[in-house]
Amino acid sequence: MTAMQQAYNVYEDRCPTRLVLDRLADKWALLILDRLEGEPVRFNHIRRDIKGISQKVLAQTLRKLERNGLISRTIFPTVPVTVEYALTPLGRTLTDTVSALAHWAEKNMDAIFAAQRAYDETHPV
Amino acid sequence: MTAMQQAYNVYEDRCPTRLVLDRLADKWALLILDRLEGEPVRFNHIRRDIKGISQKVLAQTLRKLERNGLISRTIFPTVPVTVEYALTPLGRTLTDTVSALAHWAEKNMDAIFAAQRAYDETHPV
DNA sequence: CTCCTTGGTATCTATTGGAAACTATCTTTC
DNA sequence: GAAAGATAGTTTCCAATAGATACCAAGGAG
Repeated sequence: MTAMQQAYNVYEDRCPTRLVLDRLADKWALLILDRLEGEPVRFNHIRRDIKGISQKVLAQTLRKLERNGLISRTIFPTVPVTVEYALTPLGRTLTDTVSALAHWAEKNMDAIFAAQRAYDETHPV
Repeated sequence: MTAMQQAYNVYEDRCPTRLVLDRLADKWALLILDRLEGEPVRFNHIRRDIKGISQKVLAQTLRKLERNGLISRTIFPTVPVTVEYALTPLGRTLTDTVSALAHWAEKNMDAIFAAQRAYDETHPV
């Protein structure tokens, strides 16, 4: 793509890619990004949809994704106030990969659970 | 693909896909999977390559990946003992997606760092 | 005898995650 | 007029996790 792509090494401690992975590779961020495909969604709507996420972690994760430019936050001065979250163009470039991961999990979970059972049988407590 | 694919909802609390994501969506697991593409690698070799990982977390994450059937662990009775980790066929089906994520991070980190700077300027402490 | 290697485990502390309660503002209900 | 309900969070507290460090056993090199 780029004429001169700098050769980053993901494994290096100070590699910027690592800084990006540190911030994005957690399950809540992935689930939220996946959920935001389609129309913008409100805070409590996401909270109700993604079962099991706490308000604190949702707020933290949304803030993190916003800070990294992947989602936008729009406040509507309704009563009560409405806040809509949506994917930015940058965020939209990531969702393909994210849903690929989700679909891989869905497709292979039987194999994974089988592996777990086999492991637990051969590795007693 | 499958004739009858059960309709799982990733956002549901008890969805098996969530259980899979819980186990695999962390940065160390992604880095290790990415590192294992190619030949099998020994414990301390991985540890030296992936800068900043502690022995404890490396051991834990390897055990987790092994339990989930993504990597294999082979012991060679050399002196000192040698332990080789390698991708299983199942693990190999995941590495495409994993490296897609790593490459996305590499490709877009400039945009991400720019977004961070912009956010920090408009959201003072 | 001492140091180095192998692949870990044990211990301790700092950070994070999750559950629940609380805030503030306005509308609707009783 | 008081209470409940919705909005989008913050605060507080406790449990779980992550990270740093030290330690273990077995043997080879010096």
